[in-house]
Amino acid sequence: MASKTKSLKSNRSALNVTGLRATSQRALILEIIRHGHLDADEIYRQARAKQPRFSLSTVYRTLQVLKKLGLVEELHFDETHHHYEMKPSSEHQHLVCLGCGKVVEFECPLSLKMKEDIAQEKGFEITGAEIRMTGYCPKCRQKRK
Amino acid sequence: MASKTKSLKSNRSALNVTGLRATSQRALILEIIRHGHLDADEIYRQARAKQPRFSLSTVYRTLQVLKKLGLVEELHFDETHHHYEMKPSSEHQHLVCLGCGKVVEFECPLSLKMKEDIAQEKGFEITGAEIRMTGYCPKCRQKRK
DNA sequence: ATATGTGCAAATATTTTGCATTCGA
DNA sequence: TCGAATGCAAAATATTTGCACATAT
Repeated sequence: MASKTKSLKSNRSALNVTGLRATSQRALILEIIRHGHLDADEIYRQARAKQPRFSLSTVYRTLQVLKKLGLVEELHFDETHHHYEMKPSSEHQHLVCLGCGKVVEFECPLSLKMKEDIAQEKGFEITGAEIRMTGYCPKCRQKRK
Repeated sequence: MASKTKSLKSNRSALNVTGLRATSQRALILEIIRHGHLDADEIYRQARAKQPRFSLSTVYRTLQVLKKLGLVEELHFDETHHHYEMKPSSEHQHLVCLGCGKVVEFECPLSLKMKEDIAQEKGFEITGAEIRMTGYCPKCRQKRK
């Protein structure tokens, strides 16, 4: 719990740096998304477990704000809603199992070269690249046989 | 219009091959998505222009079916809804301009190697790779200066 | 003190489903 | 004919917004 307190504090100072008001709600959301690729509803449930009056609007509004600041990244899996994660210090991509839904992260050294190639070819300034692969994990491959 | 008729017919035979019933609605949807990355609502509006009683449920149901058959691909841009396109014969990826929303397609020769690398590394059977880059097109880069 | 942020409820947007009817094979 | 597909309306799911109140600076 000492560590919990500490990370809440560091979340608050992260917020201060951005010029945003460091509310308990924002600190809590930062704390929650530290732990994986969550969707809005999951974040909402975890937040309510700590602060019962936490509202879903706040979840969405906060995610928007944090996304704009670049602290949080919005992911688009094969579903009708979004997932969010902390902007990773080391860039990584996602591999989704179509059998069990598990999401695996992977490094993609090729993506840098890819971005350069495309920037060159199309005259764009590239700000981001999201790669989403789909397939079947070792377990589900077995089951499908 | 001769060509229109012809492509409707070819859509129907594409459907016949799959074992699905070749309804006018399905042929029309195939015809419509020939022309770009459209979302469900846009497809719906274009369909209704031709057949006023076309229903939105049919759009969604048909897209699901065609997706399952592999005739249509579902894309995930930075929005709360999906886009669809004909499964391209030559694989391509998407580059979205954050300024004007324009979507540019590009070839990605590296993606094959990427898939192989990841399959190897994670033990997955890879069925697809969707790459979405974001940035600013030449015009919007100017405006931002 | 005051502008920013939150909670709540209601609105909007997107997608899915049940069921009676229609239509293609 | 008859099972598959459609239209319509209603439900389910996801996200946004207006406004009164609370809170960080």
